[in-house]
Amino acid sequence: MQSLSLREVTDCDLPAADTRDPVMNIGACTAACALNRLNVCAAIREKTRTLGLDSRVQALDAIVQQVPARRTICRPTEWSDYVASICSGWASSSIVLPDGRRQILSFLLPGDFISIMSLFEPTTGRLVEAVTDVTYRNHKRSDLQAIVMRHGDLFEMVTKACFQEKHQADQLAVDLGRRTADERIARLILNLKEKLARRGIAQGETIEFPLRHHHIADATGLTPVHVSKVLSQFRRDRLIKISNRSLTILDTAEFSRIANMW
Amino acid sequence: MQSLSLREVTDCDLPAADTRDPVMNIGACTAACALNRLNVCAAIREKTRTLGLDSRVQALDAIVQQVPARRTICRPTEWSDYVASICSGWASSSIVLPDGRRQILSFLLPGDFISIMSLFEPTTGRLVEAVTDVTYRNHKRSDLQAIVMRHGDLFEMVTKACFQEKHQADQLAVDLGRRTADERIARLILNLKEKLARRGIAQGETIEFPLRHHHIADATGLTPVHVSKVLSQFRRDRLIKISNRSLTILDTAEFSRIANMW
DNA sequence: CGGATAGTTGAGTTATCTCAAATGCAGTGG
DNA sequence: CCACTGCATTTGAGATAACTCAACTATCCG
Repeated sequence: MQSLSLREVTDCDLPAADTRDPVMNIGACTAACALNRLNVCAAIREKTRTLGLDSRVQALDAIVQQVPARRTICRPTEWSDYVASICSGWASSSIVLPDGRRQILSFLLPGDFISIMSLFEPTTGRLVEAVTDVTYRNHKRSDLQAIVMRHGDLFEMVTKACFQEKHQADQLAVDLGRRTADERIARLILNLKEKLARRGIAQGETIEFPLRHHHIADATGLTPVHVSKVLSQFRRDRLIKISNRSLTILDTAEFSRIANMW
Repeated sequence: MQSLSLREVTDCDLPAADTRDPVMNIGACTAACALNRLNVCAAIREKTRTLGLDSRVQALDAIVQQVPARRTICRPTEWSDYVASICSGWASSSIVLPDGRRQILSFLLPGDFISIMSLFEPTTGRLVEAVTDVTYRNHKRSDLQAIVMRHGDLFEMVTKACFQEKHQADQLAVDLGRRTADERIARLILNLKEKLARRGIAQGETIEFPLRHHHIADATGLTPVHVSKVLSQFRRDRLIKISNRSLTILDTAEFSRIANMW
C-alpha cells in the first residue's frame, strides 16, 4: 500500500544515527551488529579474511536502510532475499488478525535480527514496524547461509540463537496465558531492561523507553487504557518512574517480586 | 519425586500398543515414527544403508519406553543424551510456574518429537506428561545429529520443522493474547483435528479426543470450569459432539467461523 | 495555531474466575 | 459384587480483572 520511502545509506558508519542519539549510536556501531552480538560478526570477518572470500561475500558490507518511527519495515507475506538486522532504534514484530487485533511477539533492539529464523525462510509472516526511527541492514540470505553452514562454530551460534528465540516465544505464551496484567507489564519492562543491559545500553536502573502504551498493550494482550492504569499504579507505588521516554526502576526488589521472576 | 517405573520394550513392534487400540497402533507403526513424518526416517535408512553405517548408528533401533496416563515423561531441567519421539498416545508439553499455574505449549501426538529443538539441546525446559498411555522412543542425540548434519536434505527438513515449531509458538501467543475463550477452544480442536488428519489418524469429522478439561484449560489459558461451560454451549449449539473420548465436528463451517481461522 | 497522536480518569459492562455443591465414572480392595 | 476413593464434569451464584466508552488533557510538529 503505502510506499516506504527508504533512504539508502552506503557505508557502515551510520552518520544519521550519529547526530541523533549517543545511546542509539553505541548500538549502531558495536552491539548493534546482529552478528557481533552472537560473536558471529568477528568470526565471519576472520573466516572471510583467512579464506579470501572478501570479494564474493557481501554479507557484511550490506546496504543500510533508514525508516522513520511508525513506518512499516516489512509486511507479513513480503518475500525477500535479505535478512535484516536492526542497527539503531526499536522495532516491533507482530501478527495482525484480519479484524485488526494484533499481538506483538517481540521488540527488536539494536543488534537483533528481525528473526534468526528468517535466515532460512524468505518470508517472516510477521509485520515489522519501526517504534522509533530505525536503521537496519540487509544481509543477503544466501551469502549469510553459506558462511554459517560452512563453519561449525557459527552454525552452533545460530542454532543457539534459534533455541533462544523459541524459548522467548514459549515464555510469552506462559505470560499471556497464565499471568495477570501487573505481572505481564512488569515482566515486559524487566525483560527489556535485562536485554538492554546485556548489550551495554542501559544506565544502571534507567533505560531508554520509547514504547507507547499501545505497544505495551499489544505486547501484553491488554488494552492501552488498562496499561495506563497499571503503569499509573506502579508510579503511585514508587516502583518505577517514567519521563521523557526513559524509564527508571526505583524499587528493583519489589518490582521483580511483582513480576514473579523467581 | 515420584519414580517413573518405566518398562522397557526392546523391539520395534510395540506389542502393547497392538492389543490396546487400533488407531493408536496405526500411529505406532507408521505415521508415528517421528522421522517418518518428516520423511526423514526413510531417508536415513537409505543413507545409513548406502554408507554402511548400520552398525555404528543406533538412531533407528532405539529403545521403546512405556508410561501410563498422567505420568511424567520428562522434567523441565532433566538432562538427557536422548531425543524422544512419541510412538503412540498423547502427551502434553508445558511450562509450570512455581505457584502451580501451568501453560501447555503443545500436545504431542504419535509422530512428534518432544521438541525438534531438543535435537540440539540436552534439556527441554518443559514438563512433558502422558495424557493417555504413551509409548515413546529414545534416539541417541549425537547419532541423530551426525546423520542430519551430514546430509543437506535431512538438514533442510529439520530446519523446516524448527521453523514450523516456532510458527506454532507464535500462533499460540496470538491466541492467548488476543482471542476469546470460544475462539481459543475451537481453534485448539480444529488444529488437533487438522494435525491428526495430516497423519491419517482421523475418521472424517471424528477424532480421538482423550483430553480432559484441565488439559484444554491449561492449553488455552482458561479454567476447567469455563472450558466446561464453553464446550456445553458448543454442544447445545450442535457444533460438536463429544462422547467416549471421541469428538465429532457437526457443523464444520460454523465451527471454523467461530474459530476465526480465515 | 490547528490537527494529529498519546495519555489519564471515571463510570458502567462483560468475560472469565472462584467457590461450592451435586453428579458421574473408573479403578481398587475387601 | 459392593463400597470406597479419587478424579472429572456440570451447574449456579457471586466476585473480579480487564474491557469499552467517553470526555478531558497533554504533547508534538508542521
